Amino acid sequence: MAREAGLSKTTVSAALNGTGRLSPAVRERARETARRMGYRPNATARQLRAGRARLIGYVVGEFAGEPWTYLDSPYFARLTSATAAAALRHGYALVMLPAGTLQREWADLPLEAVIVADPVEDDPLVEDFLAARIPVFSDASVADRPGAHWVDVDTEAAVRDSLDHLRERGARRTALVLPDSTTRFHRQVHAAYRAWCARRGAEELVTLVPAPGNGPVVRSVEEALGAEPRPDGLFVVAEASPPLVLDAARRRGLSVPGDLRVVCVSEDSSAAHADPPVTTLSLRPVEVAEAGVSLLVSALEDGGSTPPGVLLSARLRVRASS
Amino acid sequence: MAREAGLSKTTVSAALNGTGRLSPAVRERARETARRMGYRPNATARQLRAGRARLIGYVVGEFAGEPWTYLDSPYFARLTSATAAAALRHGYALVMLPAGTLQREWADLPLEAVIVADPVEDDPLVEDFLAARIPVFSDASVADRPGAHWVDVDTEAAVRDSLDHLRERGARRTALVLPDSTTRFHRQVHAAYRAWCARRGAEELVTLVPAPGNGPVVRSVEEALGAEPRPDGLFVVAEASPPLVLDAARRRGLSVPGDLRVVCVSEDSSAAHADPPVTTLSLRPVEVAEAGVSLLVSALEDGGSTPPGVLLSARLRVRASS
DNA sequence: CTGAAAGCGCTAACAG
DNA sequence: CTGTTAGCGCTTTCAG
Repeated sequence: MAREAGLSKTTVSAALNGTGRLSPAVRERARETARRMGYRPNATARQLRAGRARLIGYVVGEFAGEPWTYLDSPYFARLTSATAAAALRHGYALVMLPAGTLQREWADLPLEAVIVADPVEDDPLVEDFLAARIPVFSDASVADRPGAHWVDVDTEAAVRDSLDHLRERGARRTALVLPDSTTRFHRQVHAAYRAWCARRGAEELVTLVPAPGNGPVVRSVEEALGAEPRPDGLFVVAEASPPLVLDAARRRGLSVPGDLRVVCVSEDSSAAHADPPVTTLSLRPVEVAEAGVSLLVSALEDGGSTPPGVLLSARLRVRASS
Repeated sequence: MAREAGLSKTTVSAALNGTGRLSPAVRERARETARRMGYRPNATARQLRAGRARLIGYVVGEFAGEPWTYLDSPYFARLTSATAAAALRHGYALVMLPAGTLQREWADLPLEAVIVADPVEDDPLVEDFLAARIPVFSDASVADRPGAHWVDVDTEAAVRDSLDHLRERGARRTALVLPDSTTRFHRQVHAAYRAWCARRGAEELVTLVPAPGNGPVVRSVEEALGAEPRPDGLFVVAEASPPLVLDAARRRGLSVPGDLRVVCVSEDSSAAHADPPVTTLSLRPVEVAEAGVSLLVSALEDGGSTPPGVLLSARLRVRASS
């Protein structure tokens, strides 16, 4: 198209990129010709020239192999779209790598970094990326690994606040419903719950949910509420639809918040519209996404002076269920 | 690293790609050196050479400007991850383009095609992509546009089946709760409902939901159920948590399915666990995703003989609420 | 102010 | 069986 416009490649490039010092007339001629011919610069060639592709991988690692969680989780849905939006604002595009993605499936992508949401313990994906010298951004379980950065919420404090809150509202026996997973967050919740119980001299009432999804979680909630003597507080950390948690309590003959105070870890907006509205602990996916992308951009572009990680606070949104 | 191995670039390339006819010894030496040095071929250079990047854009267009819907919608969450997984199986990677993405944000990406989920009427994004000669895969609203392919569900049949089902179960006055949007699907539902009512001589009872999200939908449901005489059938096409729809009926003093038969268009797994379980009409996001990716791959790789579009059936999952 | 030439890292012809 | 060479489409010195 340079030929078509009667100019050289150089001049056209300068005209289209707004660089160099060209006469307005020439610049306009190049632009006009480009428009007329529907010319668009080849993105791959520009990337090669620039030495960077501005592409970031995005993996959800939790329950790797089971696509379930991600599909049904408002947390991951929000995290994903907030990450994509934040990345794009910084000039990076996000490529989706479903859990279970193999090395040969991403090896052909010019990834500058990869975000691994909620890796499992010693996640092989994280190892693979680090071995390929691709910087990894994940949660605090990767702290101290060279090439890895992290963003995390202060789980310890969040659990303590939630349990203290339930206690203030009169709960003396708070049951915990937790996924049976090796995600750092879940392990930390378990540890923090036990520590809190020890400190308060409270009995530990833990029900592990064997699989993700509303069905298993609801069954586990019912199981937890069947303990004798009855729990009068319920802390549901496994993602489930809050109205269904209330239904389970109702089936057990417990009124909320009279007999049972309920807090759910959830981003599900149905919590606010349930009857009664359900108190939630938000893991703040949008803030996590934005902090993660900021960290990533500064590590990739500014270089060395970037902190290795960022710690955010979870947020307890108190509603009528407690 | 060719020098390091004492070989030429060509030989190394052939060794690593398994092409050419090299002695096993040489091949192994190249591989070993690559491993030792942590060498990985530059993906961008390969893409440039190959003339294709195997990257596909993915946009959600509904309620462009309002990120809400996508965040809270199990339909889009499933569609998104199923699309990403299907694409990867075919060797393509999906890059996320949030609704509202500007031309200059995707112009630098070497996209071979773009998937636009649920575009609004005359979606400007679709126009931009077609103008840039990037093939568009979307719903049937783009049919007949050159360069555009589509996958859609048979809305007409789905609405008819749902309304017939409600009628069989005894509903004589079925109210429709529909988002106030210009998505093709929503317009078609509206038209099909009116046609059905005309055919059956039934009164049209339509409530338009002004905004996405559980709150507005639940309010609209309550409004719909407040009509006199009371509806005895409810068809909720706006995405909402099914248990919340039941709550709304309960607040209106209606028992389900005794006084009111309920069908929700939803992918939310909480429907199956609600009390009573809620009949849903599934738009089959996973099947749509897979059909769309198959179509895309065959259009991109096989060339001309690809059909312009694919029509799938929705699926009614009958449960106790009707 | 504009054009020719080099080179980003790779692979596919083609010579040796 | 292996190595040299050209070129993918672009940007950027550097001469003219």
